[in-house]
Amino acid sequence: MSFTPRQLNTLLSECRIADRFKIRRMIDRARKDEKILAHAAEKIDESIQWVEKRTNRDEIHYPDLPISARRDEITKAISENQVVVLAGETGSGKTTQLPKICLDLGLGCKGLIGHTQPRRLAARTVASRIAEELNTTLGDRVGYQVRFHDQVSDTTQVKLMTDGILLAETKHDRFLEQYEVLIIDEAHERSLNIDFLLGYIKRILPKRPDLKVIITSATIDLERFSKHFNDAPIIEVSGRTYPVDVLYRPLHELEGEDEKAIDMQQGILAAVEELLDMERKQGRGPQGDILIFLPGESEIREAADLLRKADLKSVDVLPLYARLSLAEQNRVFQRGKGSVGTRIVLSTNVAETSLTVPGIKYVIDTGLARVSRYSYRSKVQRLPVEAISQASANQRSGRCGRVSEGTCIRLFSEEDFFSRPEFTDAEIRRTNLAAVILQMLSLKLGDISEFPFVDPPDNRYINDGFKLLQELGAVDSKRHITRIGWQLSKLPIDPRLGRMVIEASRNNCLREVLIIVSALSIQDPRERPQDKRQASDEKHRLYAHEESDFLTFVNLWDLYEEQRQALSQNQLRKYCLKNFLSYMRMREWRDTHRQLHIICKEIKEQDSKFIEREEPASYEAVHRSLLAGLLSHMGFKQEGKEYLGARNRRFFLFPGSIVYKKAPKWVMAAELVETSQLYARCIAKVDPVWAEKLGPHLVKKNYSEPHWEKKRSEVVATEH
DNA sequence: TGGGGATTT
Repeated sequence: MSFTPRQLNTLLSECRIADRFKIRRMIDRARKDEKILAHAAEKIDESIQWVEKRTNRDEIHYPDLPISARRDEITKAISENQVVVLAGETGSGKTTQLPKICLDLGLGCKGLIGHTQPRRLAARTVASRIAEELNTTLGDRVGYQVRFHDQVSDTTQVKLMTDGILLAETKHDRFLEQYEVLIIDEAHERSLNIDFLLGYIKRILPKRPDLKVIITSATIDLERFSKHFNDAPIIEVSGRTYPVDVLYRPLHELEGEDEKAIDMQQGILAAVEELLDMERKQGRGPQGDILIFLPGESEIREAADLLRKADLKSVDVLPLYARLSLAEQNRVFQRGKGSVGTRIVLSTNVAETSLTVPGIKYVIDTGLARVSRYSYRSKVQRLPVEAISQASANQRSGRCGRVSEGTCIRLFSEEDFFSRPEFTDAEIRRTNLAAVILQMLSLKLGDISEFPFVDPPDNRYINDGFKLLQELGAVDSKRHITRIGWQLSKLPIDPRLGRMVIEASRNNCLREVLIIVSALSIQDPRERPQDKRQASDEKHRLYAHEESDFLTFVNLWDLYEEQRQALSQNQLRKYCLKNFLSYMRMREWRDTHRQLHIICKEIKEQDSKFIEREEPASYEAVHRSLLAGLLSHMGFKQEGKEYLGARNRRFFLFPGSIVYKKAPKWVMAAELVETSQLYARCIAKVDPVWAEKLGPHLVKKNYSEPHWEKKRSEVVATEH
């Protein structure tokens, strides 16, 4: 049998999307060579079989959810438009039912239905819920991929993943041809990943007319998404929620002429009493639990003390924040057998997005949150306590309307509420952009100021990001990516950390630095429960290094490896418990380390200077390598506890560090974050000469590089 | 003497 190129080309539309380009090129190049055309025909046949194998005609059932009633309308919008914006609050069923609606449309055969979530846990749980509703096992028709876990097979039609995974895939699948549909969920969270993806997708749409995109969001700033995608239609689905009564109880009360201020803590207590009173008057007994939003750990602790001391009958006070151990967090999610009264959960922003506290009937909102903001002027990351946006306050109050009618007390006035910004600033507007810029350079996305971001970052932030990349040697003075830059872009870690790895390969201390860098890119595995601070500190001191928080990580790693090889998994868990270590985070540390190790081997194959040796390295070799990523985080001791750093920054050592007591003359820090003061966290004693040795190729070229004048023995920052 | 929350080829 022989085929004409034209016959073959018409068959292409039946093929798997990811195969089409390759086969089309084969046909074009074949001209009339029958052998090649026959080969192309074979490939087409294989591809069509792949599609048919996935075509499933099982009837899909929809549970009774608000979105199910709107199925026809949604189906129509998806078939008629390339991009659809779907808004719906929690309980609308959008996350679980949308992929099923796509399947019903016959999508998911010629390519995957890709569905992104901001968090790994969500990707996994959503995947198993959809698999269950489709009566299939996880990894078959419905799969998921998150960092370290891949449960996707040849038969997978719906793939749940974190948005970070999809972003990473753009590196080897430029036009995301694996996918027939992309669902970007929780777009309103506007994380760096989501904003980058929304820009990237907008760019590839003209080249992928067969791709369907659905942006889903809470009912927040919908027109913005619609406008970004050429006025894509918006469909709003109601959530299954109950009305929430919002009461304003400002801390500043006007009494005649005088303004009387109440302390936030007293305001919280008064609000709790008001809610409990209300229940008592209704005489129906406890109706549900109270969730209180506060900005941080210290405020939570203070409020917890106050509420426990107050004479409240049968209440259970439970703090909730991310640094809490799993056991402590579980108290919030599992109601103990003996508990009968009202639970009062005191929480940071974790409960606004990442976690759902069950059984909440009342919310008390201080209207405050700690927000990370990077200042391009002082080149410092800050964590100020700020008034939250209207959208954020509404998200918080929405947390009490999920089981029945709820009541939310806001500890600020209605006037205050309406004077606040409508939406929370997107992360891209308040963060250092070095990592984003490096990714864009390695993807060859062209001029960053031309990239179609939903919220384009300020030019000053872009310039500042380039400056850091220059300091790291990742770009040259013309802003072109260097060899180091290419290597950094392969490492899934912060560019500063990546720079340490590259330097370490040249200083023969990759073993130590890989351990350190993987520790720095996860959450600290050491636990410090509030009621066992002394006990945990004692255990943590066992492997502490007196001059370096970094080498403390290496000591812990070595100690743990010994235990891990000697003990069973169960014994290892007990070991963690006894030594105040988080078993999960220790595993995360090892997984990260393994991943980085594999990538280093790949880099080594292309770079003969990249050396890996197993002998223990010296203090100097390790810290010189770390310093390559932390040049602007050095400091020289001043009077008292103060240090002078680059750009005349004055900072203090974080008191939790072992190095704090020694207070060495010269230090470097993994992080400088301004809270009540500018604190250096994760620190080590260094010799300033190391920076000079490292410096020559960096120091002179750079804008604000600190250099060290020995005679004056002080840090001088230069600006050209 | 003290710091919100996520994520990655």
